[in-house]
Formats: sequence, structure tokens, C-alpha cells
Amino acid sequence: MPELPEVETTVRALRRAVLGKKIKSANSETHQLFENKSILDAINTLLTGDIIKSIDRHGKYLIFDLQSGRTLVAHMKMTGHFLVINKKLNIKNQNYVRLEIVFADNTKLLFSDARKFGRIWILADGELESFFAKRNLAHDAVSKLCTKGYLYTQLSKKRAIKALLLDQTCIAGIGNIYSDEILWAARIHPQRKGRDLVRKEIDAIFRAMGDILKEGIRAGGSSMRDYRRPDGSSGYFQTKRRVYQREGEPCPRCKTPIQRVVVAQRGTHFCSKCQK
DNA sequence: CAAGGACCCTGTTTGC
DNA sequence: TGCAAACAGGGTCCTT
Repeated sequence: MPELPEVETTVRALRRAVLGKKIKSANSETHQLFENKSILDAINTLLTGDIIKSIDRHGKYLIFDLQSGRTLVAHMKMTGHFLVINKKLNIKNQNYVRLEIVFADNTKLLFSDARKFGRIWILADGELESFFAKRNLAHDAVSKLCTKGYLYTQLSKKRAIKALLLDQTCIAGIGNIYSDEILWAARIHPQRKGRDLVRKEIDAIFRAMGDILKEGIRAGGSSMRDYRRPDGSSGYFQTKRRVYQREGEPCPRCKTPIQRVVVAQRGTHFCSKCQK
């Protein structure tokens, strides 16, 4: 389940692996990969000859700026991940490849995605802003724009705090694993309404958000199921998680068994004793 | 605006 | 043990 730390790990690895490389060919046979159906047949023509100038991220979206002015935007959704194949690195597990980009030096960039939820868009010069505006994408959770004040505004709503953390129009980048971990670290019950939280509690969420997401990035993300780094290796945040998918196990703080409930249609794990 | 459900997908887990 | 049904979840869209 790629969230902000997994996407950031991917971006950093791809910068090292494919920045500045020239595209020799591009191929996909997965029509679901593109919202605009005409892209599937045009992808090779669209990308061949172009050069990857920069790689960035906003929330869970990856942004590849190309020399032509076009932008390749990608979302890994549930099971998607990028893999880099080169002379040094021939990953054995190359299943479910939905997009293959070959560079002039024969390095390959693959997008693998068992469930075909992942999406790729090719935007014309200048379209990125409206792309995100259309989706009402909020500030990224670890960007400088995500201040305490911004968080306070974004979370002062009627809905459950867990639902707000998951909502990409409130804060961008947090998914189901990290929302549970952040609320545990901040000692906030996932079903509390956002607007009922007092300043001190929002501050605790703000601190926990930075701490947990950065811990996730340092760990190279979580490889609970399908997520892999672009070299095929696993992240290890899953070994550090305190509550996510630990129903019945003792809370690391107070030993009370972790509970599981459903909030906003998502499995939610928390400690009923130390999260109020 | 909020809440809930359907949908997209398929590997894995659960239940009989 | 074996099989089918339920589940998992990010995001979008639709209805209530």
C-alpha cells in the first residue's frame, strides 16, 4: 500500500537510477493504466526520444518532468511499484509488468501492478497545476506548506479524525498504515471528530505526522505485501509498526490488546486505553 | 457538507 | 483437504 514514505523512497531511488536518461522505447498492453484510452497506442510515440529531467512527488503522486515539457504522472495505488533493471540489477520477480520504458543505455524502468489499480497520465506542458487542482489535492504532509496552522484548518471538520487523515483533499500522502500509526503516536482515538480536537491534540498529531512519516522514509517504506523498492528489495517499516494489523497484540506502551474497528470503510487499529 | 456504497482488480485469507 | 466466498485497500463517483 504505497503511501508517502513508499512514494518518497521510490522517487529517491529513481532519481539515482534514471535521471537524465533518454527514452528509447515505451510499451504497455494494459488499457486500464491510462484514463485517456488513446494513450495506450500512442505511448511509444509520445515518450521516445524524451529525457527525464527531474523526478518529484506530491502526496502519493509521482511526477516525472520531461525535456519536451510533457509530464508523466504516476499513482501506484494499491499494488503498483516501479522496478529498475540494468546490468547490475536483474530482478527475478518481474510479474505483472504494465509499462516498460527502455532507455538509450538499455536500462529498463518497469511499472509492475498486480491489481491494475495504478494509473499513469501524460500531461502537456503546464497542465500539472490544473491536474492537481481538479483533484483538490491538499498540501503534502511533509512539505513546508503543511504548517500547524494549516493542519488545524484542515482538521477542523465534523468527520472522524482517521477519515480526515486519509482524505487527500485534507492532507496529501497519508494512507491506512501511517494514519493508524500517527494516531497511536499522538494518543488520539481514530473516531474522534476533527473539530472536537483541542490545539494541544492537533499539535500532537502534527509532531507524530512528521516523526512517523520520516521514520517510514528512513525505513525505505513498508513492504507488507506488494510494495518493493525499485531495486526489488523490501522496506522494513512493517517491522516498526506499533498497531497496524496487530489486532490482539499488546500495545507497546501499556500492553492493552490492540483493537480493530472499521472507520471510513478502512480497517483501523488502535489502543483503547492510551488513545482518547 | 457528510456518510455510505459501488466499482475497479486479483492474491490471500477465511469459513464451511 | 478443498473450494468458494470474503477481504484487503486508494481513489473516484454516485446516491442518500
